[in-house]
Amino acid sequence: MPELPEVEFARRQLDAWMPKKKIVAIEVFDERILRGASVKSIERALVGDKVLDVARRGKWLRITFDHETKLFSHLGMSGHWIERTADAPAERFERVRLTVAHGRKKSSVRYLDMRLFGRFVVAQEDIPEWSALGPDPILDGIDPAAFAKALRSRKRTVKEALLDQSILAGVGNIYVTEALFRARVDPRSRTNTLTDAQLKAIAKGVDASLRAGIALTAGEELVYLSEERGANPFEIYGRGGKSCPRCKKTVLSRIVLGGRTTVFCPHCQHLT
DNA sequence: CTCTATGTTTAATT
DNA sequence: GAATTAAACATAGA
Repeated sequence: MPELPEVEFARRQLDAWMPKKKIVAIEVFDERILRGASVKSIERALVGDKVLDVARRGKWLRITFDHETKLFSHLGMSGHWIERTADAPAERFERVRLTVAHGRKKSSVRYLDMRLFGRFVVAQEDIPEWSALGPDPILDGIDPAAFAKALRSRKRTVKEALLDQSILAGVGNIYVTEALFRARVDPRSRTNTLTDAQLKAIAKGVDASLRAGIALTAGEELVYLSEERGANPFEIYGRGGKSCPRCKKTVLSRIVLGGRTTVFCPHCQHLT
């Protein structure tokens, strides 16, 4: 599920389900999600506390409680949140359940994660993983000067740089593919060779592809990554070997960059 | 059996 | 130090 648009979708869900409610129970069905922290410590920190708000930065979620406690949630590759009645049967891949109450009314907010790459951290302060994030393109926008400086400081491929969460927070493999297609920049281009016009186009492409992703997820359950997914809604992600939707005549290339499958149009996207 | 998958961290190598 | 690459985590589906 989770790049910035999908995590934003999760944030909106949690924001509808949790604020002003009190945590009355926490169940952890697979402790590996805690990465060594104990269930007891988390119970002690959160049970009885009231949810104040739910924030997102990049791909991280942060639920803030009264008494200054914070619960951080990263969805990894397959994490997502659902709401059920308090007594509904356990779901497949359910890893954590927060039972919340508003007066006498109870409900459960559940974290599901097939692959268990996600994680939970409870802390009193913002954790380093959260604080080290670069600007969030939707929350902060992309400052041209800072973006140019961050990219040109090293000479990785532009694809790898955009996947670096300290440069921009929230972009992952789907949206970097989409953004570079929109910007007409070859993902193999080195960051130190990009022109000002290309940097501007990349920033615009990131913003546009993320906003398109958020629009896709708005209101409805995600269709494209759920079990009964519909048609691929992306311009070129997942379309390697098919013809380019822009120039029509070129076959989209599929290579590996930074360990990730990368699709691009060798005709429309220029290598610098 | 093989290969792939929205992410991140860590080790090894150059 | 930086850059690069591979492996690791865990599980399913094609």
